[in-house]
Amino acid sequence: MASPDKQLTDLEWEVMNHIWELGDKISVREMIDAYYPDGAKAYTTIQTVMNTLVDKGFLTKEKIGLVNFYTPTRKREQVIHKEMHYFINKVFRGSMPQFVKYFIGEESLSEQEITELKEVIREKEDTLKGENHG
Amino acid sequence: MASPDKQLTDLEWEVMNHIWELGDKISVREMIDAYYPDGAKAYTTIQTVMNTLVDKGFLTKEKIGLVNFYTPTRKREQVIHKEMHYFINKVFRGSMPQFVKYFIGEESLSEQEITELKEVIREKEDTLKGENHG
DNA sequence: TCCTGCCTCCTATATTTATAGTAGAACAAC
DNA sequence: GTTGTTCTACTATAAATATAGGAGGCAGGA
Repeated sequence: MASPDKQLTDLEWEVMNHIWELGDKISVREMIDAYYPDGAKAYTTIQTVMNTLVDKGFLTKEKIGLVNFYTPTRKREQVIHKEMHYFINKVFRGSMPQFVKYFIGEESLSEQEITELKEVIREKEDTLKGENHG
Repeated sequence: MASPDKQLTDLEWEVMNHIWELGDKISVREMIDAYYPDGAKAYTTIQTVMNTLVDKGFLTKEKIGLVNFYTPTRKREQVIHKEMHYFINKVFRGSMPQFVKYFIGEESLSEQEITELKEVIREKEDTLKGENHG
């Protein structure tokens, strides 16, 4: 029995990403149709995963008529934030600076990615300046 | 039986980080003395983990006299690189830009940190240019 | 030479994960 | 009102994980 507030597994992440994309009140059927129409996963597999996510507290389940509809309880950003820190704890023993340094320095970024990175930083800077000035 | 080239689990990461720090040819005893002197983990637990890491191909085991000494087969950076991409695949569906965007955008970076970030990127760019021209 | 301590190797167990099958309820259709 | 469809709820299984115990080997000291 999955207890609340546990880590998400790979497949659970996959499903959560799907449901965040699809929106609220999604049924297993809708999930399957949207993401596994070719039967890559059995209906009951996805169903099981979604119910596990309810147990873990990431989804709520609401029965409308005969069918269960699932809704996320947390924002994606919130969950990512936690996962990111979990990751950094595991791999970098909690050192965020080491993480950033590694990421930029050691990671083999393409020129394309570097360009995008610079762009994002520029936006971020603008945002910060905007906040400071008004 | 752990097959080669699999993901590292949390505990395996912990042990790998320890051994990268301690250096080559580390025995279970040395690991325990350095990191679990208070018996937080049983000797055999660490031993099992280290042998699993041999099975997975992250360590080699060399018996000197009666005792096994373990040595990493891969550089930390290399393993981190793979793990990072695995993470990005899982959480951001493989979108590095989305990852960066999230990271820069949501994570509360100070102006100071952003400046440093820009500096590292500038250096990185220079390195790339150097490589391309030489 | 026999005991003691340390170490390896093998084995064990509970839990989690990925994956899916089956039974049964209910509705829709004829 | 019997039949088929669709969904839920429950159950099942193999693999992986975290954790550790026990048997037995060897080395060094009494």
